[in-house]
Amino acid sequence: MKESLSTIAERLGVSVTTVSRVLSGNAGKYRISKATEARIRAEADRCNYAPSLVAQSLRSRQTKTIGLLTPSLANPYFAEMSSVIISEVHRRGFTTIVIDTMENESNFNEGLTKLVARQVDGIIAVPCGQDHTMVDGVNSNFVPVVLVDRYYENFPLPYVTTNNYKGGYDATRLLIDAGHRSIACIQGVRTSAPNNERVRGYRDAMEEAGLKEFEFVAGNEFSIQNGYLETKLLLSRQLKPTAIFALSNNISLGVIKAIREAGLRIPEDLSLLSFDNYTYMDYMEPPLTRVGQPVEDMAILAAKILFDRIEGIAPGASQLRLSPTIIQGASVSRL
Amino acid sequence: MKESLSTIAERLGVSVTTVSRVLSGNAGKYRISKATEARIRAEADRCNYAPSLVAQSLRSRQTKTIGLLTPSLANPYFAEMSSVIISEVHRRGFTTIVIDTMENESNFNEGLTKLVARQVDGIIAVPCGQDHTMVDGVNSNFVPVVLVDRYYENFPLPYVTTNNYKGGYDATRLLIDAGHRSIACIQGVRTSAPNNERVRGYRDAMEEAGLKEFEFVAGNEFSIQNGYLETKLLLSRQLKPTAIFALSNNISLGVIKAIREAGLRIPEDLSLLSFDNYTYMDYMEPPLTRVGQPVEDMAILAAKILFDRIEGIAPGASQLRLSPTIIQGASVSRL
DNA sequence: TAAATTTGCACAATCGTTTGAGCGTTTTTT
DNA sequence: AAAAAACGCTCAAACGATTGTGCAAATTTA
Repeated sequence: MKESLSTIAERLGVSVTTVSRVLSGNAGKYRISKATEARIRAEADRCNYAPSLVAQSLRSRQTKTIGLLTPSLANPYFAEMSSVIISEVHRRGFTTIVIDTMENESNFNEGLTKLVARQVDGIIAVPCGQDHTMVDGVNSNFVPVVLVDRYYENFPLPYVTTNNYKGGYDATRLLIDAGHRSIACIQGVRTSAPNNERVRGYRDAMEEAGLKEFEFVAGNEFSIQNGYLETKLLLSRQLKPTAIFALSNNISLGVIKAIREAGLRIPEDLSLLSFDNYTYMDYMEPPLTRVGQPVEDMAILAAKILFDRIEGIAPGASQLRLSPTIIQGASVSRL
Repeated sequence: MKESLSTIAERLGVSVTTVSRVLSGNAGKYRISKATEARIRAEADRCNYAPSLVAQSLRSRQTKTIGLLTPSLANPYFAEMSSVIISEVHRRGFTTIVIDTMENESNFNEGLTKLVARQVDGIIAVPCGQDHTMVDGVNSNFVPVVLVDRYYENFPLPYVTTNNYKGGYDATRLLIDAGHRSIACIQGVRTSAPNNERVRGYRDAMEEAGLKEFEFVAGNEFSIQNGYLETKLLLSRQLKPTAIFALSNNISLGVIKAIREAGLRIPEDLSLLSFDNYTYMDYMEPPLTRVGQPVEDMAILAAKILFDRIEGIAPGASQLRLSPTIIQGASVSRL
């Protein structure tokens, strides 16, 4: 059923070595005669031979595989990122093993272990949690790791991320410039560096505008539910904000749901500015004004850095922040 | 750096065999003494040994890996499906290699070849194109394949799909019951069985209601662009439809774009009914009325059928159609 | 014609694991 | 005390590919 070098060698009455040398294109280098080469090639074609990547991997200690650890393929942000990474990996003749960590630190570490056991040649990861001992161990002892989106602050692991501070700052400025003063911010996971950078951008913009007293940050998850619940609380406060800055796509959906339930309209009664870009946001009611991350560029760069490391090329800078872009919708009103 | 059975064996002065038997839990079966077992376990723990899955795969002819061929992770429908499949595969202690075929038949076939070369234990695939010789060859000669979403008509490859005929029929009935007569249908890829079943459902419902003269089917791709262009054409015809039945999520986005450009409103001027369900559709303007496919169930079932085959359990029925569900939005008006 | 060179290929080890068979040594049985 | 059984472990082959070395036979050189 399955052909191997030895089945071909036997049928042709030559050695496995010779077959291997011909089929791996080293016939010339080892002085295999044209005649023998032709016979071997013909037979390999006929029986549709394909080398076993498993055996090659064992021998060469290279699996031609990279691992991708992502928090959730169900989130369009990560799905798009994964899609680009997979195609970049494919372009280089490698394949991708995808592990969905479900935003869970122990799943993440388990996934890392699994990838190491499979001897992948490199790993691209969106980390979960703040403990970097495991990833760092893998990166320095076994296989190169490059982080995307999230990273560990003040820690020398290569990463590619959005300039989240700028995103947070610019977004908040946009709201302030539109006349808003009471701007609430609903955040995601507090152990996430991007989240904290966004918050820092928000705070700096507020303080710069002398709006420190209006600062308000709540929430703890990048989920629809978190956005929903925090908005519910927000709307029951004495001092209602005139604008909400939601730090992710999912959070925004929750915010919208709560606002609608309260019978309020966006942006007439309350303005909303979201992080993350997604086609569907143009079709929403109203189309969302948002801070888009350069997902594609980030994915491409992460792949490039990883493959440079795999090939032993010392990368230049390897902690990169790419600028976000503000995309105008109609969810922010001028006061 | 990397530990192996032999490094441990050498340090302990025992044979590789013994170490292997202890660590694979066969110490008892092969009468290894408690003392030796303890020594080996301790040393393995100490040096953090993990067996090489590559070597195990070579020896056991099992890679504990399944391949997933999907047309596009950027499409939320397939992203969600992939997410569920990956987690089902993970649950069984396997990992998933994901290949994005970009809706391209030759990418699909190339992907198949690659998965076979990697000796995956099984494949879950959303096929592209109508030529099944390659997939069939793989399925009957190398590794079990299960199709999801799309399939080949009258061909004995196992698949799990939506009852697309019912989806098309029910959706069209819903429009007819709401008083629509001129209902246009914008389809996707014409070589796709699900597409054709949806169209058949549409046609049957139209004919049953005596609306054969209003039947109109156009389009050829599951893309935003196709939805957009076909709607542009549709709106320039003499007899404008009062409702559009779009056969996928992406097509619907294009339809909406074109309708908005024409300055028309949904559903006041034109009703829209979409195939596929997605959280974002609830937040759109207006929320879409749609035919939701049981994505999660399909994914779970496909995984189950595949693993049954891998374990040699003869599956019962293996060509399954699951019922779709209509989800009420506000994009269909009563005439 | 003998020596040197080139040609054409095969041997055997290796990657890390698994597994049937085997072989001394100790313990039990008779 | 001799035979049988149990114990505790090792040998070596195998999975499928790669690769340095080696060895005849054919060809060229001197």
